[in-house]
Amino acid sequence: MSADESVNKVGVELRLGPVSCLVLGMIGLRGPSTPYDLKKAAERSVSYFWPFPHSQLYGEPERLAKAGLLSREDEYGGRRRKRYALTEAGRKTLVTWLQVPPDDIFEMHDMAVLQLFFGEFMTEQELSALARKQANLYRSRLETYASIEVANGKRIDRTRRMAPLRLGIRLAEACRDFWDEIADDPPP
Amino acid sequence: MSADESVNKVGVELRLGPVSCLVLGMIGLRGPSTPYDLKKAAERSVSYFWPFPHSQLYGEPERLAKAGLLSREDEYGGRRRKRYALTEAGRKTLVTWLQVPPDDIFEMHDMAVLQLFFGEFMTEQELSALARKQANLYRSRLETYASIEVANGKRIDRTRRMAPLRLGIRLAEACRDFWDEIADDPPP
DNA sequence: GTACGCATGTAAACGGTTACATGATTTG
DNA sequence: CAAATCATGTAACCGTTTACATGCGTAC
Repeated sequence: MSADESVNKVGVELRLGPVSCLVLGMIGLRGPSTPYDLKKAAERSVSYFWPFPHSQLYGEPERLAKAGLLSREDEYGGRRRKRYALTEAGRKTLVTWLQVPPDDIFEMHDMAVLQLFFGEFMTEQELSALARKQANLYRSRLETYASIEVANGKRIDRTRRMAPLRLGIRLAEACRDFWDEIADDPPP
Repeated sequence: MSADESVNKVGVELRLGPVSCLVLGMIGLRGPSTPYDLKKAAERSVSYFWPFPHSQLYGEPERLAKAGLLSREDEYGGRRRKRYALTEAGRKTLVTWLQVPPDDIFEMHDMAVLQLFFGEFMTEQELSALARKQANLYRSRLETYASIEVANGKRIDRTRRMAPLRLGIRLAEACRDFWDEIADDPPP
């Protein structure tokens, strides 16, 4: 198996992991943002194929600021939030990162599939129950996707930011169908 | 977001995570096994939707043995390996775990998709390169899947252990097609 | 018999998750 | 103005990954 290409280094000793890229990218798209802005934005978009807990979105910007990739502006009074913006170095780092395509593809890490793999220890009823539940979870996920699509309007459907959603839909449909088939006709 | 249902507790203070289940399940399927057996078995099957590093397969059996879910038999001379077998408690724990279907569905955690999401910072060439590379990675993954299928013979295709592979194939095909489309016709 | 690779194992370091904690704003 | 909820943040914990380390089998 190959080394993890999802992690790049920049300058002297700075790890750039998924969270770093999310933060740089989000600020790039949205302009100057507070951690809470990032949290909200991520929840509305990226989180449907990759949910990041909010705690990461508070720590990471500070790290990137110390490395000179973000600038920070503090608000006085009220919530006293910190607003981060891309520096020139930050933008450079972002586009450079985007120039290196990853060497690997996704891994499912799916508990339900693991259970199915060990399905020989399950009764037919248990297997069907598992399959129906999964299929329904995918159905509600698909509803969520649909509402995101309409919220963004069909017109801008073909944008790059929306492409991951279209992939998510196809995969969720495939999973829904798969589990439906298992539920209808459990393998021996 | 709901609590992580992939982790169950049994008895007093024993975490049952994905690795525990893999170990219990694999030993259930194969009979008494050494950690190396588990490693090899996992590589040939489960690893294509969930790769576990071998170091986990050495530590975990010992934990489970201490908890009484596995029995251990040491080999003298030669490699002096440790062979673990399911105890009655272990088998019970396994089937009990399998009776609780997970509450959540898979998350992609896919770097390439994250890059696509931030594709506004990429040139059309970079985007196409990313897409072609991903599509090819999925193609070779599909070849691997195909060889697994023939290795197991078409006859036992419809078994439960093989079902995850069929899902993997569908998903990989969906991803391959998706990236092919992006490569052929990059969104603006 | 020696060199190479396979098999086996351990543990430090890293990153992510969980849980807690608290001040700010809104609502009734 | 009290209560509830939103917004913000911190840090310990826990599992995974990475890296190292070394003994055994085998091929030449």
